[in-house]
Amino acid sequence: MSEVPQFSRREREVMDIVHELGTATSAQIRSRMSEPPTDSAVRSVLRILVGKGHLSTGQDGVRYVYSPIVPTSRARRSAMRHVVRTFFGGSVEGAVATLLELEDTGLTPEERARLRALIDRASREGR
Amino acid sequence: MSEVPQFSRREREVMDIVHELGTATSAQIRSRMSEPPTDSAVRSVLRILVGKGHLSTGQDGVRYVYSPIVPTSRARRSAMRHVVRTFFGGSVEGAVATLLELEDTGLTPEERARLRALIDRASREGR
DNA sequence: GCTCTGACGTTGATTTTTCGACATCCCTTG
DNA sequence: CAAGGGATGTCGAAAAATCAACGTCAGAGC
Repeated sequence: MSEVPQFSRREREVMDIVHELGTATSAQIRSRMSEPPTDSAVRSVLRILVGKGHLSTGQDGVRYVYSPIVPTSRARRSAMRHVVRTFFGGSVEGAVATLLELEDTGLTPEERARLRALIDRASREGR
Repeated sequence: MSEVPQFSRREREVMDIVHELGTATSAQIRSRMSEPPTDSAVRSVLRILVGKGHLSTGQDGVRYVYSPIVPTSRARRSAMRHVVRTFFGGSVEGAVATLLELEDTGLTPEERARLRALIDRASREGR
């Protein structure tokens, strides 16, 4: 059914950038790529991704803007699941622990409170 | 300085599998690849990864076993950071929230307790 | 010794990816 | 209208990745 998309190196790089920005122009994407190729090369990849159904195009004035077809909310979960399985042996606790130990978590007291609530809710709902 | 490795599609797939297993033989890796190519094709990729310094080889009896050069503990953090930036706008809270809302978090009461402690400590040290 | 089998490397062909020169289109401005 | 500039698509070449046929080597069992 849902074939896991098999992105090439550049395709993945572009997809990540688009997910990060939500919506992006060719120039924005290019400026964030590592060792940026020509502008036309970037748009070649973009057209391929549109063709494969991974990106959609919209108009923003004169320019095209590209956005992900799979909503970020879904891509998030999928990315997280993959990381948890690959690097944490499926342990959600391990993943959360690593997150909290990243240098610049920048957690505010409010966020901390919300996280506690989330943990409580997760336990109440039997997860 | 730390050059982000630019893995090709198959290279990434293999690296992920090796990280997941910790240590793996060519056959193990092949059996987990999507649309597995020939055995010799798999070992071609492996040799490339060894050459690039991403995998190391060891002997396990007759066979070779491959393991990651970058320790998983480090690769974890790096992968997490990437996901947080790409899909959560850098928000650790958002990432934790998604983790806790995955269907099968399988969190035990003990794990929840430890997570609470972690949150407290993170906020204390992160000010 | 001889063969069989499994593990591995070499090599070169095929396919995919990556890329940019160039043409086209559209808008703006003179 | 004509010229200029930016944004995009076409096309084919160059580079990289992917792959497997084949050859070598070592051990097991006969």
